[in-house]
Amino acid sequence: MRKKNIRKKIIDAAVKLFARKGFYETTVNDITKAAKIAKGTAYLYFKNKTSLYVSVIEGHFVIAIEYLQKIQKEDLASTEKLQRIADEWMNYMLKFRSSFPMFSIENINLTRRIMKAVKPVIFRHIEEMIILIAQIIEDGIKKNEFRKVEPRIAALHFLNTIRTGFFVQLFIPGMSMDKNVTLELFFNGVKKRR
Amino acid sequence: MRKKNIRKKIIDAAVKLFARKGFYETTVNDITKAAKIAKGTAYLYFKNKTSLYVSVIEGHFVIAIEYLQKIQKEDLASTEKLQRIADEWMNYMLKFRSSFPMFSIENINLTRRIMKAVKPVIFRHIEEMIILIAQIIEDGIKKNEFRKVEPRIAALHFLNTIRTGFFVQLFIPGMSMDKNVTLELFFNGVKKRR
Amino acid sequence: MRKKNIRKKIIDAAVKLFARKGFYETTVNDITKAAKIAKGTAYLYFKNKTSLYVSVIEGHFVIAIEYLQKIQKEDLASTEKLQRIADEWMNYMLKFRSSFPMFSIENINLTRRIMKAVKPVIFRHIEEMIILIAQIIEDGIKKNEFRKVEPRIAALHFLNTIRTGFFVQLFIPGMSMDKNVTLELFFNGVKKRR
Amino acid sequence: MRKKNIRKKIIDAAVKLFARKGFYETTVNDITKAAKIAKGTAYLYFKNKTSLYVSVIEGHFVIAIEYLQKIQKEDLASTEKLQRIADEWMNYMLKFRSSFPMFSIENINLTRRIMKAVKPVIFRHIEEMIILIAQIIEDGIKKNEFRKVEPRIAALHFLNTIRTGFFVQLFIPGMSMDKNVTLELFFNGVKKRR
DNA sequence: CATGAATGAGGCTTCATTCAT
DNA sequence: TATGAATGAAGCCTCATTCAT
Repeated sequence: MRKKNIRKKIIDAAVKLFARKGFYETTVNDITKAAKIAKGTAYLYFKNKTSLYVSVIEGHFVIAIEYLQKIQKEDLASTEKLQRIADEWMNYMLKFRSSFPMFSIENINLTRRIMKAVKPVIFRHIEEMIILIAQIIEDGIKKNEFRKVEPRIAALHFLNTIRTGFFVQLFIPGMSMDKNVTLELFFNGVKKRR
Repeated sequence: MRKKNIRKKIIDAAVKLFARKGFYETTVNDITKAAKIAKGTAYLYFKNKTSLYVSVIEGHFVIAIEYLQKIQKEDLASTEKLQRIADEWMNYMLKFRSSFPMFSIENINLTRRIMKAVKPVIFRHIEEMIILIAQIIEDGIKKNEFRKVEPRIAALHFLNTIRTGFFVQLFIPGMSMDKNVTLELFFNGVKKRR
Repeated sequence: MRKKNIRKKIIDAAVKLFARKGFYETTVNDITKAAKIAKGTAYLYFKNKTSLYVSVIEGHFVIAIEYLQKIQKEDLASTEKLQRIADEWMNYMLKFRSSFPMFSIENINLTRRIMKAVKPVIFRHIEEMIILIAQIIEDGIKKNEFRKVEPRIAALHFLNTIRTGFFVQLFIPGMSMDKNVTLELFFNGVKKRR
Repeated sequence: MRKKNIRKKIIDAAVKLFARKGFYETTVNDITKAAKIAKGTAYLYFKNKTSLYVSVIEGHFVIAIEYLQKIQKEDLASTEKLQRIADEWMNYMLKFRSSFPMFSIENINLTRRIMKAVKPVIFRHIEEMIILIAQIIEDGIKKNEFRKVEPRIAALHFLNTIRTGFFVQLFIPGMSMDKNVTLELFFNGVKKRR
């Protein structure tokens, strides 16, 4: 119990700091201070800074994937499912503001040393996510909701669309951060139907 | 003459290294060694590591925007224009491999300290890009090629779509890296037309 | 306990090195090696090299001023007081040999960057010293020991006289380093009495 | 002629900068820029930064000693001679403000590396100065102007007294910077004559 | 002679990690 | 287990000096 608690305290502090300042500018000191524990204690729960980072990232994915699985089981139209997923994640991103690279993969850019540890974990999860979303899309195709698109590519495209919605507020500030506007583009494309 | 050459050598080395290892894990030493110059020399051309980074990023944007402007002037359908832009940039990204954050904005994640220097420069350029693409889209709307979408949001969505195309090869390796597949999703969406 | 000890070890090493080699040629590395601690440890106790320097200087002033205050309280003729102060400080200077700029103000010469940190501290202490010595002199005037001189100027003159005594051994080596000879000049001047 | 000119330009620039910022914080770049010559040029006239510094210091001493010799020859009372010397040097110091360590010897503190080059030069000159002033004082003793003091110690004391006059303005700002007040202390001491 | 671009040694400082308590 | 003082590797940057033009 105790153990769980401290581990959680560390993760919670790390989430916020990594989100705000990124991996490199967040020091272990920052994290342990925010978690109100001693510096060395972090090393009782995590092998090193990188593995703590991986845990943090992984946490996000776990939550995301759990949500995906939950939605998956519900009895909804595929469009509705994707709509809900987008809603949920957009809100989540806003909560962990400052572009926390959750669905974003930009961590790829992190650097080799870190990536060696992060990549396998992240990749596995992203693939999981892609598969789950691809299933929803495939479902939608079967049910005649969607056109015959390549499900996995559409899934990736969906993930990036959520991202777009997030950046809208950054670069088009006037625009009310309406997720639906972006999502609508995902569903209907820009081309005129003839 | 000399001067121009060395500046270019530094930028060229920096582009590759920053792309491969990111800002933090690329050392000035790495860069100058790759550029085959002395460490101090870099500081004759750039105030510090950050400003070198900004220059590198900016260079990409300048090239990108120049291409945009060139395409803009040509006498082509908007769809065709976007198609060409996507082609060009996808190839460019492949050349500078490993997800160099060109159109990607992920630099936002860099961290505050760096961002203070990078943000103003990047933001200006991203806005320029959005405006130029939004014009193409607006054009397409007028010419009845596109639906009545919000041009700037669609522009951002377009940029992210290119990114998607790029990630396809990372996460869906079997998939022939056919840009058109992803782009087609951008144009036509996933929904069935009724 | 630990903490106090290391701080002292650092200061002690720094005193010797700064005295011998001055601020610029003493490296933090030198100091930590002399103190037999790791380089980084110094930064747990001092914000940076300059603040360590300030602490060292300040330490000397604190000792000097404490001595002044102690003498001040004693029941002695002003001449005797000044005599003792001169004795004490001369010995102290000899102990910290090589012209450590203790009473000397030469630090003024240090340079702007450093001085920004050192000046406020040093100035305050020098002023304190001048005031304390000026009081002794004023006392001496009241008690008819001294002529009616401007006490603060005489105080400064006194401080410089001690310095002179110190330099005697450097430039007039034959001369037995008799503090009294110089001090006698301070008391009686060079002019013949008529 | 040309050569002389450039050498002079360098020295002139160096004097000002060394006086203001000290040896370490004055860069060769600073000096050559102030002298409006190329960086490398300085090395055609001076072996290195240290030897330039020595030349600058030496320049001051040469001027000082020339003045001493000139005064020496004049037909004046010793008191008057010392008075004039003090006047001249005080003005000189004010001109080269910020406590340029001219008569001051504080350079002793400079550091070993530098001192190896500076010491012999400085010492020789300081000794010259002491001898010349000691002669004046000896003269004064013979002519019954001065008491029977040790001339060389009095000479050193005299040099330090000038310094005192200079610091008066730094630490006792209200005090009109009257050199005579301090000098009077040198002549008459502080003790009451009985 | 003069230039100033280039060099690279070396300094200060940060910070992930360890370890004695 | 928990602590946090101590470590020391490694990074950024400056600047005296050199050398090709």
